[in-house]
Amino acid sequence: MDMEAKPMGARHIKHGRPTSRPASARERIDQTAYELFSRHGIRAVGVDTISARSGVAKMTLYRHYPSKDDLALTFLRRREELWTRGWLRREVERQARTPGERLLAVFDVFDKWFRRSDFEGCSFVKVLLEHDDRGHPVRKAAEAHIETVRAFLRQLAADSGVRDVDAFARQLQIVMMGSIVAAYAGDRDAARRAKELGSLLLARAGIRTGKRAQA
Amino acid sequence: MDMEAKPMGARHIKHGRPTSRPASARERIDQTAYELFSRHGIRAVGVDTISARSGVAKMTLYRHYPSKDDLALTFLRRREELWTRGWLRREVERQARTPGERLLAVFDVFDKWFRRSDFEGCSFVKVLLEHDDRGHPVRKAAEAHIETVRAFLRQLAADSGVRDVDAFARQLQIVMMGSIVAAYAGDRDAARRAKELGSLLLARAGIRTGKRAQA
DNA sequence: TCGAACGGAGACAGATCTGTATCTCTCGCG
DNA sequence: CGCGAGAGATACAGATCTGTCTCCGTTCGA
Repeated sequence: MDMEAKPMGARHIKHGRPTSRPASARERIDQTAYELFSRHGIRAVGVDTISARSGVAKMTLYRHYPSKDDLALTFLRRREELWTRGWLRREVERQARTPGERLLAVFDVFDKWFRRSDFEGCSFVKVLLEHDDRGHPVRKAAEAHIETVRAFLRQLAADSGVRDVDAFARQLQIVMMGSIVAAYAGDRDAARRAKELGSLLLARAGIRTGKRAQA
Repeated sequence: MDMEAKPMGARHIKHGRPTSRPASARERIDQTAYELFSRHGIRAVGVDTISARSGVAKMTLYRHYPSKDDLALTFLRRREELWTRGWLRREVERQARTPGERLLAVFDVFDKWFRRSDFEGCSFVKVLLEHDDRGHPVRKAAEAHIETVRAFLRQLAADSGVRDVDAFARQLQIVMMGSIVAAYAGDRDAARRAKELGSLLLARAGIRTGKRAQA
């Protein structure tokens, strides 16, 4: 797959002030694992590749993480922190004020995501689908992170005065996940189509978006 | 993963008439590959496992298929024949008469599917997500098969008098794929929730289902 | 009855995978 | 100064992966 070599370590600051420290081995591992796992999935990326790309010796890696699965779990936690909390949630809350508007703003944020040239799909869904064993801790973690996203939707739904909050959130998440797969399959306009579905859902629940329920 | 051994060949009819022939090596390969690939994905199943489970020697397998990718392509074709054509399409057309009813019947069929104890998700989506290289023939084949499912939806939509047939089919497919992922993540009622979304979509398009647009 | 085609069995090559063991260097800190 | 912790480099074990090679048995039609 041509992703060995090119270590990202070894960039010790030669002189200058320590504005950015050399980055500890653990940080370099986490960062590299995040990049490779989110782009290629977990099964497709070997520990050797992570070691080579991060510039961290394999033994050092195994001193920090007892197994690749542990590294995968850490990756999923990082994904939740960077993607769910630091990006999706933040962007949605930045772009819209009322809970109703925010429920639809999800798809505007998705639209920008889908059009990125480095769009790599949803890691939670990817990891979920690549583990068929229902009891595997990595799969259960992926399910838990999907549930965390849904909790965010539930909160917005509750603030909007929706009756059955859980059912509403689950339906909106079906549309979200479906649009991600559609975008991955090549439909660049998947977010726009999904937003229409979201509008129908909001209209039926009687939520005011303040924007004159557009198509 | 504990799936070696137990060959399914070697069941030559001892006496009796040739009501069912010994099953050629190629058929046994295809059948076994179908079972294992659809349950576990392509990456997770090795050629050795297929050889052992089918009772076909590995060399015989490679005489029929020059590479594992070719076997994967054949698997996807078989999946389209058995799943898309022989199951989804057949069941939908059996359960409902008018095109409008059939568009919704998709989710009744999905409901039975999701509740099966051996529900293994959608192979097309699984295979799509496990290949990050957009140019890989297996990934492109998976996309093509997803497109075939959408063609079926387009046909039903056209027969229902929908205005923008392609947009409608794409939106319905977003709901379908989203519900499959939700079911895979543990939501047993994903099909019922998806059917409500479908109803909203049909109602907006002005399609009569004859069944008094239920929730 | 002979021979070609099909297919089974098993070893093998070479790559890659997870995980371990060993040796060395460097750096911070008492 | 000296020491111990952290980390790099490297080789290795053992499993598994795709794909190849050789030998042999069976079957079936000319």
